[in-house]
Amino acid sequence: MARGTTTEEPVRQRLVAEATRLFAERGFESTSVQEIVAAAGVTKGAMYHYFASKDDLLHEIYGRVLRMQTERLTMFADAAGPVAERLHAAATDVVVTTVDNLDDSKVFFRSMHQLSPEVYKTVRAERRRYHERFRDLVAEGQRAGVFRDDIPAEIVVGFFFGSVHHLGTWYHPDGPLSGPEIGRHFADLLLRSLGNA
Amino acid sequence: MARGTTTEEPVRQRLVAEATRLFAERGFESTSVQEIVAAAGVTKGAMYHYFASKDDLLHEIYGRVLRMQTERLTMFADAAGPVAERLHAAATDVVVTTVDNLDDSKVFFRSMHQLSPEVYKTVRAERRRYHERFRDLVAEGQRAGVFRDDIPAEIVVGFFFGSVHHLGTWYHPDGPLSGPEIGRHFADLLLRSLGNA
DNA sequence: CTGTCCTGACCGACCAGTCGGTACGCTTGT
DNA sequence: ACAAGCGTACCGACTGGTCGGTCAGGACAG
Repeated sequence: MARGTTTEEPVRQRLVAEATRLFAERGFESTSVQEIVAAAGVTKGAMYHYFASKDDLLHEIYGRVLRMQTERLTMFADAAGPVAERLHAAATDVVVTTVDNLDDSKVFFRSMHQLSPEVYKTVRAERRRYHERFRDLVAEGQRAGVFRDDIPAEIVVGFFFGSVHHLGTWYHPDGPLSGPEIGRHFADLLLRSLGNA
Repeated sequence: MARGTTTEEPVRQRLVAEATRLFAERGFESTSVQEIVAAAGVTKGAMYHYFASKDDLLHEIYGRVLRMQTERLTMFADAAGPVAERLHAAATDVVVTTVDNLDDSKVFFRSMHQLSPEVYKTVRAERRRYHERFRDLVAEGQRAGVFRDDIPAEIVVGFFFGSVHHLGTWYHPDGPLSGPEIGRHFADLLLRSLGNA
């Protein structure tokens, strides 16, 4: 650990955390490597010891978010119980975790196009798999006759995730609504728009 | 008109058009002024003759989009007829115009934070007024008992416009669905999630 | 002595914006 | 009729500064 500088948290994690915060605040292109390392209390050399490039740092952020969301969705989708309940739970959860990690969400949808072409493709593919898993849940309910099927499941998923991704532009933690409240409302809206009753 | 160069379209309009295309493709910060003027077939001097700065060019794009959308919403909202029909028509229209101007939409939600603080505030305020007009339409239906009122109109509007703004990330004009088709589906989803029947 | 972690000066590329100058048509005085 | 004067449109080399990334080496643990 070389010289005991300031914090106990490992340098690598501090760099990712500060980068996330700054990218969310100013955007990827408007944040210099110098600002990131200054915020983390190290120098450029340290950053380039752990990451190959500024892009690599961004890639790390995407990887973390995708891993977590995919894991959680799988958990909810593969649970027992009626499909409507599983979908409602999964929808609520994605909203709550998005609100709990708003900075990640802001970076995700604002800076995706700054990734290098290959990394961009990888991220898109993983994101696509995630959407497909969600879509299958909707389609399952449609086949079972629980959901209306006059609107393609693909559209429904695009509609719902658009709403979720945009939370970063208007949701404020100090506002009148908590994450779980927003989650319940969003899940209600989704389920209701699919409702057959 | 000075020297007859190449195209007939005025230089100013060509600059805005090419800037929109490039900003949508690469993002504001990753597009150099040099690239914009090269695409428009002029030089930097010409651009700085018409615009005060690169930011000013971005501002112009926002102004154009906001003016058009506000105007159209007012038209649909102030029309005659039941509130459910007016809301459906307005919702369909905003989707169709978004799809018809996808580049504008991409620039809008990806590069907003690159505007100077004052301009940013102005744009946010105008955007806010737009949302409020839409929210009032929802609230009107709720008061009239046509829409369910157990979810705040504010949330419903945030939900719907999230979906619309995110069209830019996944809608493709060559895909299987046309703008009006997406518009109808989106408006159906909105109305259905508000449905009382 | 060796590998890991980290420093900070430095480099070449690039970028937004500037500025002195040019081309050309419209107005005005004679 | 004509030239002088002027304003608008545009050119493109240049500048001051910033940025991502490099590198030679120092400090410390095992």
